[in-house]
Amino acid sequence: MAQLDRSLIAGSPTFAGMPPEALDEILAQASALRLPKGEAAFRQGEPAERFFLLLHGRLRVTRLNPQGQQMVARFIAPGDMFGVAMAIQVEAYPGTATAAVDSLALAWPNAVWSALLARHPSLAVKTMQSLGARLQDSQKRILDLSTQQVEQRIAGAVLQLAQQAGRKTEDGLLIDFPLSRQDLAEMIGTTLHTVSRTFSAWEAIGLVECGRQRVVVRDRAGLQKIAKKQD
Amino acid sequence: MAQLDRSLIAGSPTFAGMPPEALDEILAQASALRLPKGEAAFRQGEPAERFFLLLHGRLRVTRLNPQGQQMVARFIAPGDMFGVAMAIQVEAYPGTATAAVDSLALAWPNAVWSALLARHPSLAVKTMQSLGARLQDSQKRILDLSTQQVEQRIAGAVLQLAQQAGRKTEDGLLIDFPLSRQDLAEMIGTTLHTVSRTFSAWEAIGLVECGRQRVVVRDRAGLQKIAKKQD
DNA sequence: CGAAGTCTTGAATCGAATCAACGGAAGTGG
DNA sequence: CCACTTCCGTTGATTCGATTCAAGACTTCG
Repeated sequence: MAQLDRSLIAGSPTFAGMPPEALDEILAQASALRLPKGEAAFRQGEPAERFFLLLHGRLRVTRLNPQGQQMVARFIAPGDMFGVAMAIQVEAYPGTATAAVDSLALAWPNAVWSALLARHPSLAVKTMQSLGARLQDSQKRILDLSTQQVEQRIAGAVLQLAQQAGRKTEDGLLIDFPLSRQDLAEMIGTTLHTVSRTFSAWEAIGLVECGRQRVVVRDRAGLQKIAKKQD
Repeated sequence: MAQLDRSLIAGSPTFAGMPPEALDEILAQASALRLPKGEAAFRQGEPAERFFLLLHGRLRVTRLNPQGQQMVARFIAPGDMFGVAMAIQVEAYPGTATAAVDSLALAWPNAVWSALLARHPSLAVKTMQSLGARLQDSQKRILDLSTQQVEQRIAGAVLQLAQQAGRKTEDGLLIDFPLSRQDLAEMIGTTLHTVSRTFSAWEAIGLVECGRQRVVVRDRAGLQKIAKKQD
């Protein structure tokens, strides 16, 4: 296997602040996982035997309900841990993680998790905090789904994505990975048709600029106004 | 202050398995908090200065969005920790916890949290797991809100409440605390009118029996069928 | 008893889903 | 390089579930 440098994981909040020897030891147990666009790191329902850290690229996590309808649970950015089923005591992955672009991850067998927890108590605290952040985010999504109209939710989702994956361009803030109307629809619980119509309207008044799997935020303040509107 | 027995907290999963001396020490730093029905343990936005364990009763946690619309985030049962803002690194309580019935809780100042974490590493693991469970639950709610119809969501919520707070009676499974149509509506993102209509229909076919702030599940299998229906 | 809180039910309205058809871009393979 | 297929997006017409509006009944409580 290729040589892995400890700088790969030192930058992740989960491992930040650990002594170099510990990082090297952790790295020694990892294997690299190349994920070409469209490939899955794991699939919903599979026994959860490994956990991961994304080094490069972007993953989309989806969930299917028993009736076969799908939603997008979140996007994973470089530095994020994912598939940490051990931490939440589930035996099967609750969703499917697919590469939205060519990606690179590290993978550890689950057994490593317990050993790490025992050896590095700070890991539990860090994981707790990251779960807390995700919980906060989920609660906010629930509140939005319960109380906001579709247009407001689209605006909120676009703003959030722009914040977490925005790249400054001459035209505005480009969401830096392929994002289809369908993806967005599944993030906020609507249909691609409604997203498409909304984008057409927004484009006409200069709020965004968009194309095939591509979104550029041109007027952030304008979108924020929509996201918060109450009528 | 009244004498607190260690059995009060030993039953909570968070503290299970700790040595008796540790329990006594933890208890020594707690203060008891009586919450008559309708009173709040804390309110959304308040600086989070304490964390809690519910001993007896039931609390309803609500959230307001910036536009003033409210939702019910969860119900807290005896043995649950709540208001653990420290664990998720927020400075203000993200919701309001109100007693749905006369309740009794223990409260600790936040400073105790860090000390406990340092002294008892298992606490971080337990908290991590409980956050994980809540995260799972939130994700499921998001999936339901995104993909299920209102009637299915009502059925799901009623079944969940019956499971976590059901008391067997001659007529069926009574949800053991006052639960208004409005509460249910705010749990699943609909209006009290729709909940009321749905209950009327269900009552007519013998699925449930209900009255003022009162719900009895008579036909669990029937409700499950509705919750899972795809048409 | 009056007042506030809770629930029910009808009628009208509306937002968004569904149904449907088509246009265009990207990838595939000869 | 071009024909072919597949995927993604747009837009109109229609339908439908659920909200909103409205009025009244019942319960509980001070």
